[in-house]
Amino acid sequence: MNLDTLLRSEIQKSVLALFGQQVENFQLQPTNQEFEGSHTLVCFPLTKISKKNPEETAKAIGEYLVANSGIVSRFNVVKGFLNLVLGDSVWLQMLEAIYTNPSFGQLPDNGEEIMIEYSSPNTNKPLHLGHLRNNFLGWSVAEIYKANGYKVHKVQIINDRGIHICKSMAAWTLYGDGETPQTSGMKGDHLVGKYYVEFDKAYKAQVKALIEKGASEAEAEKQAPIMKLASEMLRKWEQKDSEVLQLWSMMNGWVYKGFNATYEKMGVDFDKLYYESDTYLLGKEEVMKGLEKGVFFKKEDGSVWVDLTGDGLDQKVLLRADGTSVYMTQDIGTAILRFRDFPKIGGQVYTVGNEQEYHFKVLFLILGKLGYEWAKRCYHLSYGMVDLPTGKMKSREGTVVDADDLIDEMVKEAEQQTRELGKVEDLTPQEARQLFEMIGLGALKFFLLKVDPKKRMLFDPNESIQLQGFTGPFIQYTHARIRAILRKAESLGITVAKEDFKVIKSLEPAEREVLQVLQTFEGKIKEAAREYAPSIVANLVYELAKEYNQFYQNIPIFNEADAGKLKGRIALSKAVADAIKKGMQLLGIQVPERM
RNA sequence: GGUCCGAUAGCUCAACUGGAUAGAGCAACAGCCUUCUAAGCUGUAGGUUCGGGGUUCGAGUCCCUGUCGGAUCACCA
Repeated sequence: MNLDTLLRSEIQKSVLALFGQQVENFQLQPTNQEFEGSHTLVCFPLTKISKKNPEETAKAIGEYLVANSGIVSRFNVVKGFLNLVLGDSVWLQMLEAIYTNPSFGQLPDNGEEIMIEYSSPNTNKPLHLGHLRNNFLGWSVAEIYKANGYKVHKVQIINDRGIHICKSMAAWTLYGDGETPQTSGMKGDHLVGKYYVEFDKAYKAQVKALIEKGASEAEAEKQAPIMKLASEMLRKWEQKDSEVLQLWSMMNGWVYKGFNATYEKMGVDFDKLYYESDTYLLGKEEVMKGLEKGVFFKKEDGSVWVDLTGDGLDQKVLLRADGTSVYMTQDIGTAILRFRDFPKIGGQVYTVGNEQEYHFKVLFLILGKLGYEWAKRCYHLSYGMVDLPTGKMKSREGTVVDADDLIDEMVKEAEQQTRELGKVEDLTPQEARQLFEMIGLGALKFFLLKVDPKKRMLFDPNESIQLQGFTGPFIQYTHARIRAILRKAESLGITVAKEDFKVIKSLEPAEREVLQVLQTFEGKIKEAAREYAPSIVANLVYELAKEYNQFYQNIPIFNEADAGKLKGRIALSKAVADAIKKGMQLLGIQVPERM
C-alpha cells in the first residue's frame, strides 16, 4: 500500500462525486511546516471543474474526504490550498507495513536488463578526483537500478591502446633504466604515470630546442625525437611487433594492478571489462560495412566520413586516411559488441563527463544510421566537472588530485577526528581501522554524490572532510545511535510483532514527521533511477536522519511507560535504521553499528 | 563565430518539474550533556533567485533579450 496513491484515488473519487468529473493530473504536495497536515491538494486548477472559487472548492473536497475516505481526519484551507491531516491509524498502518516488509526499498524484479558503463580510464596515468566522481556515480546508479528491479551489468571500457600509452612506453624505454613497481616500490599506475610526465617534459624541451634552431612550431612538434619514438611504437603496435607488444602488455599489467587496488579501496566493482584493443577492429569492420551500405562516404585521401549535416551537426571522420581508427570507431565497435554479448539488455548508460556530449550525440546517431534500433535506448549520463578552489584540474600543470592520496587523507582525517572524540576505547585495532575507513570513504562518497550529477561542482578539501551537517558521517552516526537503541531494546527483551501495532493508540508529531519522510523512500528510489541521480537518494537519507534526530532528541524512548508506545518507537527506529542502511548502500556507503 | 549547459544567503548546495512567506549545511552569534552516543538538538541573523521585458489566478522554474562563467565544434582520447 502506498499512501500517496491511496490518497490520490480518494481525491479522485471526491472530485467525481462532487463535481461529476474525472481528474487525472492534480497536484498533491507535502504540507508546509507552518500549517497543520501532511499532504496538500492545490485547488486552483480544479476551479474550472468545480465552478467555485478555490477556497470553496477546497472546503468541499475536504469535507467530503473527512466524511467518506476513512483516512482523512481533519483539514484546513489556506487560500486555495487544502491541507489534509491523516488519522494516526493510517500512519500506524504504514509503519506496520514498512516494519514488517523485509525488502522495503527493494522493488520487485521487473524482468528488464540494463548495462551501465563507468570509469573508463586511460592506462597511462593513475585515477584522479574526476574518476572518483565518475565511478561513485556510475556504481551508485547501477545499485539504484538494481533496487528498481532491474538486472544490471556494470562494465567499463579500458583505453589500453593509442598514442597516450605509447608516450609512457617511450619515456620508460629512454629513461626507465628497467624500473618496475617492485624495484621502485611504486604502485604500477603511478609508475607509468610518472613516465607520462617524463615524456611531456622531454617533449617540451625537445620542441623548444628545435624551434630555437629555426624549426617552425608544427615541424618541431613532429620532429621531436621522443614523439617520433612514440609514434613509431604505435605503428609497430598495430603491426603486432612482438617487442612492442611485450612492453605494452607489461606496462598495462602494472597499471591494471594499480587500478584494481584503487577500485578495491573505493569499494567499486565491475561485472565485465572491455578493452579497446579488442573492440577497435570490430569498429573498423562496422565502418567498412557502413561504407558499403552507403551510410558513410570516402574522401579522396581515403579517409572515411559520416555526414551529419542533415541532423544539424558536422561531418565526422571515422577512419583516418592511413586506415587507422579513431576514438569514434572504437566506440562503435564496443557498443555493438555489448549488445551481442547481452542481447537482453534494454539499453546502455554511459557515465562520461559532459565535455563529451557532442561525441555521444554523434555516436548514437551513427548507430541509428547503421540500423541498430537500440541506438535510441543508449543514454549518455553526462556529469559536470569537478573544480578545485584553485580552479580547474589540469594534469599538465600538476593540479590533479590523486585518487589514492585523497582516499588516504580522508581516512587519516576520519581517524584523527574520531580519536579526538574519544570514540575508539572499546574497539579492537581492526574494528577501529574499519571504522576509520568507513567514515573517511563515507564522507568522500557522500560529498561527491549529494550534488546533482549534471552540475559542475566544487571540491573544497576542507569542506569534504567535515563530519557534521549534510555529510555522510552525520548519517552514519545517526544509524549507529539507532543501533544502540535496538541493542538496548534487545537486552531488555523488548520485541515488536505484527499484533503490537494494534495496541498503539496515538503518535507524537515528531514521529509522524519521521514517518512522512520514510514513506517517500521508495518513490525517491524510482525517481533517482528515472533521473540517473544518486543525489536524490542522498538528500532523502539526509532528511530522514535529520528528522529522526529531532525525534531522538525530544523523546527519550525508554522513559515511556505505555508499552504500546514504546514498541511503536522501537519499530519506528528500526525502520529508519534499515532505510538509512539501504539508502546508503545505494550510494556505496557502509554504516557502522557504533561510532 | 555556431551549438549546448550554468548563474539561488558570505561559501557549498536544495526547491517534488508552474504553487503558499525560496529551504538545508558550513561559517557567525546565543542556548542545551544526571535519562537511549553532543559527529547531536534548539534559537538568532543572513535573499531584488545575475539585469530587463513577457506569458497567467500564481514564475527561481516557461518564452524573449542582455551580462558573466563553462563546455564543445580535431585524421586527440
